[in-house]
Formats: sequence, structure tokens, C-alpha cells
Amino acid sequence: MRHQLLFNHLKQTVPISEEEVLKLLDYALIKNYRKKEYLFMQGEFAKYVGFVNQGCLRYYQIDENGEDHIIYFAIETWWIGDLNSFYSGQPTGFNLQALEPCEMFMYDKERFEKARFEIPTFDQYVKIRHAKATDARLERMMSQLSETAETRYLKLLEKFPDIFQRVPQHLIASFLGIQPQSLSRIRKQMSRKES
Amino acid sequence: MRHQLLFNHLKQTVPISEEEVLKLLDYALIKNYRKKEYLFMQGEFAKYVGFVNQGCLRYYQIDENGEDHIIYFAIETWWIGDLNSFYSGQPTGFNLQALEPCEMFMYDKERFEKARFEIPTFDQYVKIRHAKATDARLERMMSQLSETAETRYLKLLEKFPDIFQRVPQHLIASFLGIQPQSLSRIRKQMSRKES
DNA sequence: CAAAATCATTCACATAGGTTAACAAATCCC
DNA sequence: GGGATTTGTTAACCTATGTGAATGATTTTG
Repeated sequence: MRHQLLFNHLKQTVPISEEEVLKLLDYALIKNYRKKEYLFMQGEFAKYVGFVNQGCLRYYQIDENGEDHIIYFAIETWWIGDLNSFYSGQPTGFNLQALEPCEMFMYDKERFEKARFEIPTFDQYVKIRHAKATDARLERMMSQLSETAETRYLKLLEKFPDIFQRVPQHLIASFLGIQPQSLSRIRKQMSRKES
Repeated sequence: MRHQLLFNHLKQTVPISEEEVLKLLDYALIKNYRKKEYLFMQGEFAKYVGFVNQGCLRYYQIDENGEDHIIYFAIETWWIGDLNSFYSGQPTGFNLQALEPCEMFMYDKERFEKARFEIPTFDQYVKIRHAKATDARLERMMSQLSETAETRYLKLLEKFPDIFQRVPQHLIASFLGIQPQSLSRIRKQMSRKES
């Protein structure tokens, strides 16, 4: 059924029952997006947060020089959206774009709050998730500060091997914080070393 | 009085009364640290979060190559500590060291939770603060990705001019993510441009 | 199916910042 | 007060990554 992935995922962090998950799904808007479609853009209000039930997206920012920087990719079982914009009512500074056809379970603020309130285990999950996301960001910053692009590439390869099958390489480069040409060069050097 | 700075600071974000602040201060442990003293170190449990009533500290991490990376400096009116370690019960990955003699208002988990619960305006303040801190981290990461060290230096100079009076230059370099020699070079180049 | 758009690779050259080492200045501390 | 430590500067050289441009390959789309 439709809630299966969500259920399995939540279960891993928090003792939640199938009924609770069904209830959670009940609060959601089930939405589909086409490839390349934007869920929101920089300067808009990010009205929803959502669970990726199917598909792949990128969450990114455009800097003053007009260059993209991918904050992260989201695939199945990821939650995505700008929680801060969501709660602060400020326009978001990010873009969220589908890279594949996506099926999402979306929550506007009201639905999300209600779900958190009515399903305490879910609230607990959100808090844990939030803390982990914060950690992950710091870790990424540290990695940017102290590792070479090659190391970052290798770690990504290890951590999310699937991503390489789903996302064009120049977007991987953007995620790693380098130019596509540089990634190409790194891959070439690596293949030379191997052999 | 002792609560003055805290009161003035909180008032700026949230409508809080002097009584509430006195109550908040009542829950705190008032602690003094000597220059160079560590409040906690990587691998320990970060038992406290605290408000800097007086002094200056650095919050940093040591990477695999044994190099320091300063996440941020904290001076008067900053809150500091590892909230995640605090709530997750996991050992912290950070070091917190006084760079000057410090007076801190410290809260262990119990005191902090109690304060949040008993003083709703304070709880509101903590939430806002938390969201802002998350944003600030992302902004810093973006800055690392898309700006030169010189730009980052200039922005720091603009945003926290005081820091330069209080903190040795090689720590500023660590915060900017460069070597002390590089900062020296940048400053030299800049002074040449000016004249 | 063909034209257009997107994506990946390679190369030559430019540059920011790292590295090492030496030295000077400032500060700490017995 | 004087030696030890910490801090800042400079210079020469090195390296990772950026830049720009050319070329194919692949994918999208009418």
C-alpha cells in the first residue's frame, strides 16, 4: 500500500504503529510533480514540507554570481522543504526542483502541526530528524573545509552510490562544490591510479 | 545588576518581563572560567548550555589531520553549547574553550528544560534562536562555497569588528577556513590596494 | 526522425590558497 | 628582567581547482 515506505522508514527511528502512519498519511496531500518541475523557488513562500515517496529532487541556492549550489539531493524516504521559512513565515532562500517524476506526501503548516500534535511519536521523530539534519550540515561544512574534492567525491560514492545512477554528473559536481570539469578531471585521475 | 545584559538581550527578540528574566537567572548556575580553560572537549558529554555574560570563547572541532576549525566565536549575549549532544545524550564532537576570563550562566538539561517550560516566552526565544542558528550555518557554508577568503574576511570585519580586538589573528584565520599566513597575505594585499 | 538541447571530456592556462621556513615582535611567566 | 612561548609577517615554491574553449556523445522534444 501507499503508506508502506513511510511506515518502514519511521519505524526505524521511532516506535510507531501502522494506524498512526495511516493517520499521518491521512493529513497529507498526495502530489505528483513532473521532471524539472519546481515545488518552490527562492523568494517565494515555501508552503509545504513533504516526504518523498517516489522520485528524486534537488534543493539548491543561487549565489550572487548566479551559480547553483546544491544543498542536498532528496530521494525516497527523505523529507524536504524549508522548515524555517515554514515557521518564520519568511520567504525561502532556496529552490526545490524535481529531477525525476515524483510522488510526494505534502503538508502545509496547519496539517504538519496537527500531525505533530495528534501523533506524538511523529513529533518525536521530527525532533530527532531535525537534530540530525543540523548535524549533517555541520559535518558537510567541515568536510568542505578540511577535505579535498576527491575525498568528498569518494565519501559521497560510498554513502549514496545510488545517486550516481540517477543524477547527471554536473549536478554531483555542484553538490561537491566544484566545477563539472574538475569532477571530470578527478574521475580521470582516479581511474588512472586504479589501473 | 547581574541580569541586565540578559534582560536587554532577550527583550530584543521576545516580549519578556524583568521578573521572568530574574526567574530564568535563578535557574542558572553562575560559573567563571579562566582564560584557556575548557568547558568541554570532543568526546565528552556536553552537560551545559550557557549564556555569555562576560568574556569570549571559541567553539571548534579538530579534523582528521589534527587541524582546528573554529565553528564560531561567542562573546557577550551569545548562547553556547552543544544542544544536540545535550538532547541526544551523545558525546559532543566539539571543543569549547574560554579565550578570556568568562562569566557564564549555565544550564544543565534539567534546568534548561524547566526554564523553557516555566517561562513560555523564553521557550519561544529558544525556538527562534535555534532557527536563526540553523540559517546562519547554512549561510556560512554558502559563503565558504562561493566567496573568496578576502570577501569572507571583509564580511567578518563588517559584521563583528570587535572580534579583531579580542582574538588573535590566527584564530580568525581558522574561523575563515584558511592558514594564518594566508590571512597575513590577504591583509597585506588589501593595504596595498587601499593606498 | 532530425534538430536542438543537455551533458561529459579534454586541454591549456590562470589563480587562490597551502606549505615550509626563517625571522621579528609581542606576550607570558618564573 | 629575561628566557620561553605565542603570535604575526614575509617570501619562494607547489598544488588543487577554476576558466574558457573545443569536441563528441547522449538525451529530449517537436
